[in-house]
Amino acid sequence: MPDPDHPVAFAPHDHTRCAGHAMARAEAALALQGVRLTPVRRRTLQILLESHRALGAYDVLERLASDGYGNQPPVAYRALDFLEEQGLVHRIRRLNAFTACMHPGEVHAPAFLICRGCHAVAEAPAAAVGQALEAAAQALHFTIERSNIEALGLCPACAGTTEPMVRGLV
Amino acid sequence: MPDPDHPVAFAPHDHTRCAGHAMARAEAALALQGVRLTPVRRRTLQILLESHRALGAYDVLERLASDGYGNQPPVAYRALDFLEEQGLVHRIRRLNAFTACMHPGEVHAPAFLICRGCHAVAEAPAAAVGQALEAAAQALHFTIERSNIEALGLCPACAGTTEPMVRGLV
DNA sequence: TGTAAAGCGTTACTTTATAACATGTCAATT
DNA sequence: AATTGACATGTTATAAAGTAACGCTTTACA
Repeated sequence: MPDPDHPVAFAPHDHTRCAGHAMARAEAALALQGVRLTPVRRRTLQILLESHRALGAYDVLERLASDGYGNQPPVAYRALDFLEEQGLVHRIRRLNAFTACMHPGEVHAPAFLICRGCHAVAEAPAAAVGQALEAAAQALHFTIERSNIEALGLCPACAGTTEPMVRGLV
Repeated sequence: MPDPDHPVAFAPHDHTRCAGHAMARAEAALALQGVRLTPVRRRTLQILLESHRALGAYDVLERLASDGYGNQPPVAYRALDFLEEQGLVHRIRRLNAFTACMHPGEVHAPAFLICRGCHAVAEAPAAAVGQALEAAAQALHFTIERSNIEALGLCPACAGTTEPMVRGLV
């Protein structure tokens, strides 16, 4: 039973609702922290919420600039870094890119599944992965502070076709 | 019971033996594949084997250049990319850097533990992590081709001191 | 020994990211 | 309402990381 507020990136869903829900949760999370969702930050988050893909800082910057915000790299990096610190955006290291968090405000240990066909990025629930990683670290008496777990491969749609389904997927 | 051929990066060990073993295994693995360990490639691997740290491509390049090899970025990237394809070097995406594989020729699903104190990088056995990740992907019908699992934190030595123990650790 | 493939060195360039500083905005206090 | 101090934004400039493309050299092997 799919939860309309937490759809999987790879599966068709009401994306307007999906993005709206994420934005609402993000606003709530920021208010709770007593930090400000300024226009640049809000717009940055909106841009990332438009699709289940990861965007490079310069892609975001281009969008921001065309909306009348500053057009120098720090403008984008500052907004992205802020949102990442607040847990509203995840950095996909493999892609040097950023993607909106689909579970803002919730405790979660995400693993990212990156489709090399359509470039969709799904945030998979990965509590078990996190626990296994924690166990592996403990065996070496290592204290984990932050971690990134990413997998590259093919989403269900792209695995089934010769040509990847780049178009149409939010 | 510590295995002298597979020491943990964080623990003191006979590093000459550790590196020598890794180089020998690497040579065997390459011979098996019928590919060539040219002087630049060999030297690149040696450089990475000198310490349990990750080096940026430009750090490696500097070393190669001072040894009389070419001093342009592609020289380092080609050697590093080759070694990574052959499974002799791992790329640490969080650091934009490369580290020598400690288990060349063996099937292994490594997780990398990166100490932010001394910058040591340990390759933790993580079969369970890999399995959990595979399970999380299967739940979304995603096919994993490659993955990277990295954790940032403190190694046992650095966790126990105010000042990180940067010096002396191989 | 000719030749095709692989490797190396170089030039030039693109992409990604940050340091540093000036300007502007906001909200809490006098 | 004016002051102030912290936070946020815009800008210049530069650093760091990574790649495309070309020509020469070496190697494997027919």
